[in-house]
Amino acid sequence: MRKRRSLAMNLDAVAQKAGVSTSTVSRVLNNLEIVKTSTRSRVLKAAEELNYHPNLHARSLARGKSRILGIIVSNMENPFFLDIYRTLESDAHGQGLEVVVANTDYRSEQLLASVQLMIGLRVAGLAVIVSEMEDHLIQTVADSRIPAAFYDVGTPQKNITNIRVDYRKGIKKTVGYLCALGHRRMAFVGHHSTLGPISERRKAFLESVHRCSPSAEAKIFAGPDGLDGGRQAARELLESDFRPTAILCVNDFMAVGVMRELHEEGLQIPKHISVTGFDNIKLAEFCSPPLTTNHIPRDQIGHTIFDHVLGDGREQRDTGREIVIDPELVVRDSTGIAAKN
Amino acid sequence: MRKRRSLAMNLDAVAQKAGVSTSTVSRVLNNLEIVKTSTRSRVLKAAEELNYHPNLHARSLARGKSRILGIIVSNMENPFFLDIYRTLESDAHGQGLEVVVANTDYRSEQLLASVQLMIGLRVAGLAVIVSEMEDHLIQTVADSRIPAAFYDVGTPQKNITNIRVDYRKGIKKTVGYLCALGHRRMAFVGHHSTLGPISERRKAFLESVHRCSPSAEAKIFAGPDGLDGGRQAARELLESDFRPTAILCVNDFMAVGVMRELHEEGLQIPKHISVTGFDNIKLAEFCSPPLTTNHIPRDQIGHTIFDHVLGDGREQRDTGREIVIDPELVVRDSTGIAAKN
DNA sequence: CCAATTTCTGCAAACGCTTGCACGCAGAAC
DNA sequence: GTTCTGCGTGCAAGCGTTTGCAGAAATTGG
Repeated sequence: MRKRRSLAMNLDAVAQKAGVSTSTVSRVLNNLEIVKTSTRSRVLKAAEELNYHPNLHARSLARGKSRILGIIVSNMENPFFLDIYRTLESDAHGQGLEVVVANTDYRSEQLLASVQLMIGLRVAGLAVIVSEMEDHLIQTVADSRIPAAFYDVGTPQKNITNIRVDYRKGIKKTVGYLCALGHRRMAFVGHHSTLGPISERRKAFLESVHRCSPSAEAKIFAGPDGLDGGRQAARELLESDFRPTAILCVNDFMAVGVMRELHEEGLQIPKHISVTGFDNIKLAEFCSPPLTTNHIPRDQIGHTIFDHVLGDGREQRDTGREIVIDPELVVRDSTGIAAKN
Repeated sequence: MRKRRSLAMNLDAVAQKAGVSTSTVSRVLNNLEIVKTSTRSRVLKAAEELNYHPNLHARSLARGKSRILGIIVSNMENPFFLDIYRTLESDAHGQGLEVVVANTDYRSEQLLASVQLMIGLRVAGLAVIVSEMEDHLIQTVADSRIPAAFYDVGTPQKNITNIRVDYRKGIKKTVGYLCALGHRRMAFVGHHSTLGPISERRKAFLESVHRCSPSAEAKIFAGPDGLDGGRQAARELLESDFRPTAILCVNDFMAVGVMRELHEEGLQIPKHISVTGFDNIKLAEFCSPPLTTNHIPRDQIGHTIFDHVLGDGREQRDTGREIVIDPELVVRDSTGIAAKN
């Protein structure tokens, strides 16, 4: 005896109990039609009685593939990512696929571990929803030959499908809207991973403000992603000598944190200062005041990713390299006419 | 040739390239010390060059167990559950375990599928964070012999470890606090799965209100869990003829929804009406007004579960059956003196 | 230089499942 | 009563690892 097995819950046990061979049991459990009805029910009964659950590892190994969709997310706490995750999950379940998620918390070591995990699991498809990823890791995924799609990965890469949001367009629109309301001093609040050296968003913001009026002022602040991060960035802003009449936030989650801090400092929104966000998460309707924001269709993103990885769009996987999604401005009560100086 | 393999990325390939046997490669990859340094580096180099990633299914199969913590959650959207999940995840990673999550969305068919998945994966341990679970499913988990812990599963069961919060105590305290502020008409807002026939919370609420004053009035409302559900319950309340001066919500997430609806109907909090929640999620500090709530230590819950499943507390797994956690009232700005009629 | 250790490596079985192939056996056709 | 179908089942190989055991190689002591 090489090893003590805790419970002998395997095909063999069921086969013996039902008086058939393992092949037959396997066929019954996989709904192959070739099995006689009487044998079939006998097997089913035996499996039931033995409380048998097929070993998914063995199954994947034998089949040479798994029925698992892998999802890597940078920040599950942010409802934006959570929504994408949930869409993916529901699509996957719709196709009878299981889902394995890994959370990276924006930590690159966790990202690496997550990628290894997914490859090790030989997932049938992989969705990567992290804001930033080193090129060599992207390459690792590509080399693994696992059908994959990325959301908004920093630099566009040769061989991969990348879904991204045109933040530039959204920022332009938002700044334009604020400009029309008379705002001439605006701040941008980002989180750390939106601030890489090549940050398109930062540039778009500065350009847009300048286009509003050459004399308009712009400044950029940042904190970690999340409610606290937003609050922290707002505090920095308040402690600086910059007094904007409007603040653009890189996402709604941070915007809520920003609004809280402003509120506690006695600033009224939008009377004293306007605030906008991105994403249009559920919370944007529920905070006070409801947030003016840029709607980004998470469900569309999720469906698109799924389609390119495991769905019907699979065939064009190798052709469609980059899919761009446009945000749409949703005006609520957190923005108004610029306060006079 | 029986089957076309996409990529021959297995131990054999590495072994051949390094000119050793698969056993040696295995030993290197598992950091067994018996390997000579020179061979070791040769193997490592080969693995690197071939872009090799061990097949986790094969590994689990051979080892007869996996290094995976399974987590089943009813509603990832609710920050309360999310926090527990994150604590578990971080504990697991701390021990080099991977994590697989399944979301049930309060749907029992999903719960069943999730349980099957976890058993099929032969997870090393299982945490079940769903508010309600049928007895036979609990039994299935118990029969699987997988170390498991449940959070607040409806009926206490013979053979399992159950961590639960003493909502009764929290509700008593909250009602007492409101009573002292002069409230005599209170509503309770729950979600559907807190309303089973044996609902301890509902009873605790009614009793507590009665204890406050025999003539005090109490009524119960409900919606689905979540922001929208809270709003929906609040709308029902507003459309009824019941005019409470305070509303206790079963969790903060719903409370935020409730507050939003009240606000839009022109009711001021806490001037016209007081609102309380449970959980003390991050958002409770960030909403307007900040929410008076009952703190429930998610991290403690998470750590406790992990400990009982896979951590050091493992030894007592079969002894400690029920662990009770007390909530603690946190007073913020959403509660005040009862409005006079 | 040989024997006795000790260190390192390879062989092969096992993990639990899937699946191509072949075979048994019933009924149909002749 | 043969031969021919073809359905239903079993055999056994293979999926990619781990690991006990035994044997090879290196080291040591005498």
